[in-house]
Parts: sequence; structure tokens; C-alpha cells
Amino acid sequence: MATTQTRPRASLSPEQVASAALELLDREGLDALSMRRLAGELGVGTMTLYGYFRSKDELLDAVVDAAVAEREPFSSDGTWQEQIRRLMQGSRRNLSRHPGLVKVRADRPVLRPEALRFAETGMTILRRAGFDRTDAARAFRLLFTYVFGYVSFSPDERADQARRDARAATAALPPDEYPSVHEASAELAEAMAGHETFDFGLDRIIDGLEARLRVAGRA
Amino acid sequence: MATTQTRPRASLSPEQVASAALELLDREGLDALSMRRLAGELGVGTMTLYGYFRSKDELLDAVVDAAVAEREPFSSDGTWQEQIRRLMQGSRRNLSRHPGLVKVRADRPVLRPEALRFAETGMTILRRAGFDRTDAARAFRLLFTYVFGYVSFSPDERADQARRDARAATAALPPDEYPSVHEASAELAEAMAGHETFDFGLDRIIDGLEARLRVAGRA
DNA sequence: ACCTGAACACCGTTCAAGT
DNA sequence: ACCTGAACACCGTTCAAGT
Repeated sequence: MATTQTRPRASLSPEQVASAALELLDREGLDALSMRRLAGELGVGTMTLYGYFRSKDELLDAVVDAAVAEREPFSSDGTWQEQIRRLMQGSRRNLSRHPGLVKVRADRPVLRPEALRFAETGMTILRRAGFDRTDAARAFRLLFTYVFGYVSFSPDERADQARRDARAATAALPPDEYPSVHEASAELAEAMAGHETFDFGLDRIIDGLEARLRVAGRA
Repeated sequence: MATTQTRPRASLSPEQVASAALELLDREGLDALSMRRLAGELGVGTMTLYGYFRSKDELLDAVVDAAVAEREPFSSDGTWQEQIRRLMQGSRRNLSRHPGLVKVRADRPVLRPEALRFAETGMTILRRAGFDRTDAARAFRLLFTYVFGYVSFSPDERADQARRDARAATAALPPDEYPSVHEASAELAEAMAGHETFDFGLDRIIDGLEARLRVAGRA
């Protein structure tokens, strides 16, 4: 039989390329994710990747989609406050799974269909809670900003490192020029990362939205 | 007279290099800020810059300091709510003046002495308002996250572009799969940027903190 | 002492050529 | 048709040499 002994050329799919890119991003960070490195890891020539994606930007869009697709299922049990709480905590968990990706997403509008499922779920909860369209849109934007901001500025891998750095930085300040920071040095360091700080902020936001709903309901 | 006709070599200061870098960053964005470009604009060899800063990272730290130093004076008139509101609005204005810098700051802890003046002012207001050290630290972190998150994900130059992109993205979705987003398409687009959306979120956060203070005060 | 060109180990992408 | 090496125009930084 004359079957070909040489395997047919790699013959990747765009999905395989994107998921290899996500894996490389998670493993070695954003700086390591270059077209040359990725092609090397896939065992193909660099320019082969341009057969699947027109540019690195297009590849990054696909990587974002691949990560967002891992989303956990959402159950709409409980009060709107409980639902919003669970949705945002789940979103933070998803984003934290791929810390390198948050920087990528800050560069492009979070408007791909997969990402907008998050908006759809959030807007549905807020509208059912009684917010009008304008308030629901602004409330969603507030929650979105908080979750994405938290993951951008309080990463939870290296949380201990962040606390140590904060402790060292505040300890080095002249106490007379920075009395309030100096006095709360330990508490500020503790609040630099972790889910307690995230939950505290999320609960204050939900309380503030609840107050808004009461005022709007009376009007 | 035998005065030297050739000007003494450029003889820059680190501050001059940092402020030229900030100017280049504002003018052409983060990608344009390379050691080679910057040296070229200053009319010196690339390696000359390494006499002022040991690395590009160290230069970027100095650029952040230069931008933060432009901070507006802060007056402590009014209630704590009014003070927090003014402080955060001022911080957003400062950050918006140098949009390219927000990405830089997401990569490094916001812990330089100049940046911690913002924390000092915020913590002083919150402590005077009656928050204990733990709550004040978490409340400050919430406010910080919101302001930095907002500037990262809702830039206000190209606000109209962001709204148009959002409008196009939501209009392209199947209405039956995305009913809530589709229904509030106009409101979501409007809420993608601008100071109304920022102020709405900030006011909800302040209301939520106020509620917390009432509960803590009763305990 | 102060400055810097050449070199090294990288980038993303175009273009022309290989099978 | 599918894949890719060479080349171009860039990076940050080390090192040795220039004045």
C-alpha cells in the first residue's frame, strides 16, 4: 500500500492557534506571546500564522473570545442583589484565570458577541429589578468598570507580593506628611488585593444601586 | 577671546528627559515612546538616556511622577461626600490628560510617593467621616479602582467613536439572543463614555459608603 | 567623565519564492 | 493551494570604544 508516510502538514485550525496562544499567554505572560514564539511552539513557520489571522490584533481578538467562552453557567435564583453579586464574582473569577488578557482587553472595546453575553445577563437582571433603561445601562457600566478595574489594578496571583510592596512603600513615607496613610499602613496593604476587598466594594456598589432604585421608585 | 563656539553637550537633566517622554507619549501614544525615538527627539544618542535612567522601566516611573505632580490643589470644604466627589473627579481629569499613561500604571503598583498623596487625601477624608481604618482602606480602594478602571475602559477622547462602535456592535446582535442589550442599545452606547456615566457611578458608590457608615455607626 | 556606535537578541509584517 | 525564508523597519540593552 502506498499510503503517505509523511503526515500531512500541520493543518491547524484558527481555534487551535488561538487556544495555543492563550496557553502561552497564561504560561509566560503577554511579552512572551509573539507571532514568532507561537509559531515555534506550534512547529510551523512564523508566516504560516498569517494564513489563519490577518494580523496579531486579529489573533488577540480570537484569544479573548476563547477565554470568554469558558464562562460558567449562570443561574437566576435569588434577589437581583444576589444575582448581580454572583454574576460579578463569576466575572472576576473568569478574568483572574487569564491575568495577561486584561491588558489586551483594555486596548480594545469589550464589544465582541461573546463578551456581550455578560452585558445581556447583567442588563436583564437590572431591568427586572426595576431600573429604567438609562439607569440600567449606567449601573451595568459601573459594575463592569469595577470588575475590570479591580482585576487590572489588584491582581490576585502575587497578592502577597502586592501587600508586601504596599507595606514597604507606605512605611518609607515621612509620617508627618502622610499621617493617614501611615496610620492605616497595615489596612491599606491588606486591601491591596484579595476577594474580601473585592466583595466589600461590590457590596457598597450594590447598596448604592439599591438606594437609587428606592428613590426612582418613589418618583 | 577663546570662548568655545561649540555648545557644551546637551547636558540634560533626568526631569527634562522625563518631561520630553511625557510629551511624546501624549502626542503619539505609548507605542511611539521608545528609547530610540526619544533620544532622537532630544538630539542625543540612544545610549545617552541610560546615563539618566538605568532602564526604560525607571524612565517610565519618572514619567508617571511627572504627570502626577501636575495635580490640582485640593480644598477640604464641604461634607465628606462632596470632598470625595471633588477628589475623584479631579483624579479622573488628571488621568484623562495623559491617557497613554494609564496602561503604564496598570503594569506597576501605584505606590510612588507622589501617587500616594492621592491616597493620603482620600484616607484623611474617609477617616474624618467616621470610617474605621479597615473600612477606610477598603473604601479608598473601591474609589481608586473605579477611577482608574473608568479611565482604562472608558477613555474620554474618542468618546464619540466608542459610542458609535458600541452602537454598531449591539445592532449587529440577534435580538432574540440579546433582548436586554438590544432594547437598551442606545442607552448602553451613551453610557460607554463621558462624565455623566462617571458621575452616576461615583454617586452610587458614595451612597453605598454612606449607608455603610450609618450601619457601622449604630453598631 | 561623559557620551555613543556597533552588535545582539528580539519584534510584526511584506514580498517573493518554494513545494 | 498552501506554506515559508529572507528582508525591512523597528525594539531594549550590553559592551567596548571614542572624545
